[in-house]
Amino acid sequence: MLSWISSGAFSTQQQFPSERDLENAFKVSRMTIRRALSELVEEGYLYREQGRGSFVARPRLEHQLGRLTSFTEDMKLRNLATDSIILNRTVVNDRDVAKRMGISDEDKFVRLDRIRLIGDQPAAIQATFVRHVLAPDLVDQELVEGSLYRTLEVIYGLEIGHAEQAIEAKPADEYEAEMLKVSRYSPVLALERLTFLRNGEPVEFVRSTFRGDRYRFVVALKR
Amino acid sequence: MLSWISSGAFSTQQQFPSERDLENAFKVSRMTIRRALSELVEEGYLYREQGRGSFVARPRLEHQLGRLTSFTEDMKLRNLATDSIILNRTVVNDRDVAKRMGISDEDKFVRLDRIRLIGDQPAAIQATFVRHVLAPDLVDQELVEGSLYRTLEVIYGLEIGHAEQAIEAKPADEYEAEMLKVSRYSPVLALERLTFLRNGEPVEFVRSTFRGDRYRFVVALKR
DNA sequence: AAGTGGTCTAGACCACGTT
DNA sequence: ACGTGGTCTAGACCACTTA
Repeated sequence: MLSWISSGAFSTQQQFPSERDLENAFKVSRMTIRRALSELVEEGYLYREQGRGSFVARPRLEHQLGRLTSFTEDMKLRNLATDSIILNRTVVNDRDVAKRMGISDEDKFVRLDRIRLIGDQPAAIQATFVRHVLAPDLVDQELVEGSLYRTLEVIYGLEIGHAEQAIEAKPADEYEAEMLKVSRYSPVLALERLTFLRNGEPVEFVRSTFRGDRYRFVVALKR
Repeated sequence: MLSWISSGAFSTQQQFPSERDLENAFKVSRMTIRRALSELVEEGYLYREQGRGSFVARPRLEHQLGRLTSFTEDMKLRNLATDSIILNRTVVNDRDVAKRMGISDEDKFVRLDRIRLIGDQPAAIQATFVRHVLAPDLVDQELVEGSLYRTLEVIYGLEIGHAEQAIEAKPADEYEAEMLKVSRYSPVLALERLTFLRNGEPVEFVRSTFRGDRYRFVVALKR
């Protein structure tokens, strides 16, 4: 509603109209103005100082703040051509993954093994485990826009909420070396991600291995 | 104000009192209730569905959502004893770093070289560049609680806003190998972080190298 | 139809910075 | 003293879900 003002011509470096001014200018109540301004602050376009006023922040970030994106979406953001080879789709049990999710050993997963390409070079291998109850026929489902997340959202109506992600550096093992076409022991990024629905239920666990020289993780943080 | 309700005894798995109920129960207006609820949603304790109600989410996260913490603060969170050896404090020019910050080549930095210990083992080496104009006598300033961020906040009144952080895996070079006591070419995490004040001005640039086997990055993301 | 969350209004008082 | 953002009130109407 108000976002236009800042995105557009207003990009000076300094003072922004006061809330009372905007209230008059836009003929809406002050609470509404404040909600809109809060969003702009949240997105990093403005900052406010009590008693002084609101100011336009210096423009920022190639990346959104602590935002969860899939590999596909991430690459699209950076305008990199991406492709993905599906090695396997199976329904499996996995005690390890079940434990990580805090669910029963009996629960099945749809396991998806993929190689991720940037351009036509392998950049990562990924093993994804989606809870079978939540996406029953995922094994033979075409992926929406090639993206698992989009598929979960569009086909299964699952609302993805948040994730916890851990990253570490380790030497490539034999399998990884072969798949990524790097020499053994060369540094790779090992990523584990546990994804939850909006209600806090776990949906997905991903184990990925990225080539150290082809991929870097960028993340925005706020204090 | 309201946070007690959820943090405390209310931790069932389901329905939360409606906004109208809470309004009566707490004798505050609905807008106030809604603001409080929004915070709880933001923090991941609740989720809401229009037309259905508010619900208690399954508890989450060892880590805060996309939060910026320093090494010291981070380790304190995880209850790990940490120490830090300061190798060097100098005032320098650095074209590279200046460029990354988008400021003039002429601007000086306070450069701080440190080795970070977990327990008594080296876990990382860090070179930190703080803009000299913003923290003039930082070179001979005692660090508040051993933390640079706390020092910037408390001594210099700088309000840290956000950061962009990139992580990649690479083989240790000769210097890193020696300092971290690992063999050459063993995998390490290279981290670069650019930190900004609330108004968007850059303050700090950090280049860190972490031992791959001693440190893993955990981050929470939301969709 | 009734109950839920989502949005908005038109005021009020407070805390803080600047003058 | 004045202008700023921060918080709150007591209502209203809308969109959506469930029965």
